[in-house]
Amino acid sequence: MKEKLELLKLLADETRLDILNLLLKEDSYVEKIACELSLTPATICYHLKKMEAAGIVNCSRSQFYIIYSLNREIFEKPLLELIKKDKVIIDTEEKYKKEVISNFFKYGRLTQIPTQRKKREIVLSEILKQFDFDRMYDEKEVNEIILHYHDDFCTIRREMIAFGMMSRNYEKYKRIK
Amino acid sequence: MKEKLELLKLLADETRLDILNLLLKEDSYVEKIACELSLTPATICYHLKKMEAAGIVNCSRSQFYIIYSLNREIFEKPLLELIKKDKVIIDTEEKYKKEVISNFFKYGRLTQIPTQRKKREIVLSEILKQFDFDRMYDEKEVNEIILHYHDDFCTIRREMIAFGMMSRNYEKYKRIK
DNA sequence: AGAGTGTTTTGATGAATTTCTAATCAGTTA
DNA sequence: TAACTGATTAGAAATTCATCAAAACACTCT
Repeated sequence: MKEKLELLKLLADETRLDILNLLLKEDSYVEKIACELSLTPATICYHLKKMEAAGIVNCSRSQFYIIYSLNREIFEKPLLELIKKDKVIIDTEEKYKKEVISNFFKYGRLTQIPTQRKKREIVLSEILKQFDFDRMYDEKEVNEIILHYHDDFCTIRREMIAFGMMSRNYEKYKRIK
Repeated sequence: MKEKLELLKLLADETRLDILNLLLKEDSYVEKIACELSLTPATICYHLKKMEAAGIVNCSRSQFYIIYSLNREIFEKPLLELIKKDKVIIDTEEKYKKEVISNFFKYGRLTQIPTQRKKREIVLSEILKQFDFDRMYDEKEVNEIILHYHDDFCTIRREMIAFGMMSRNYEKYKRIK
């Protein structure tokens, strides 16, 4: 993954693109490229070394010169492959939660309160994140926050208490899980 | 051409790649993305606006939110297409010169002195570039510079004078064209 | 070994860019 | 219209990175 970002960074520079375009036509060497691009050999060397380390170009000595050539395979991939993150292995529990959340929320709103207890707990936990641990809320506040996600704040508020996520004392609510 | 470089620059940033990967899964909006990536909305907005200007993403309002979505076509092209410079139309004379030079030089050395007068002139002009206008060279210096390109420096030196590229006065040489 | 060439490294400089905080803007809904 | 919420902009701090000059290095050929 990290390499993909590195590759993109290397390609996102005008000078390096110029160099690659020269190498696209024919293999070449530091001084020649420097001359053609009106830059110093030190600069060209700097770029070529970077690209070599990333496997974009290869080099080999020939007489006085060190001839650089393109590693053309790299450029055949479609762009999508370069931006797509490799899947990370998440443990299945975590994955299931994400799945449920993604199914029941749309544009940040809860589309429906799940009937299955397990799923309901996941969805409620998600809303619960909006509450801080170390303060008290009065009912009006609780309702307003929940309203952000769903119109039926009564059911959700009640269920949160049923699941032991919230406690209620003297009309005041507090997050406890 | 400029746009290709811009596109690559935009893709070469970790945060933007993260954003794109989220959008790859589903359309989203500033606050949600900010939350998922643990960055401020200002930062996400900054990136999305940049990408929108480049046509990578589109946006439209929906209720409270401004929903951003991917412009997926962009990512289907192979990478090569992004790095390759569009051909510039060079006038044919210029093109012919490049052709001749590329034919007669190999690794910066002149492989053979062209017999055709026209081609010889082009090749000599190329070597001539190594001489400054505003200074005198003694013969030894001239020979050394030419030797860089070809062993028969005598012929080349003589021809340069014949073509009116160099002048000789009292054993001193000077570039005049 | 030593002269001559092309290549690479080092250190400094300056430009570009990401990120944040704070303030402002722009829709939505009561 | 007023109050709310999310989006955007402005300004500042910090980082990254390309470039060059000069010195050091590596190879070739006498």
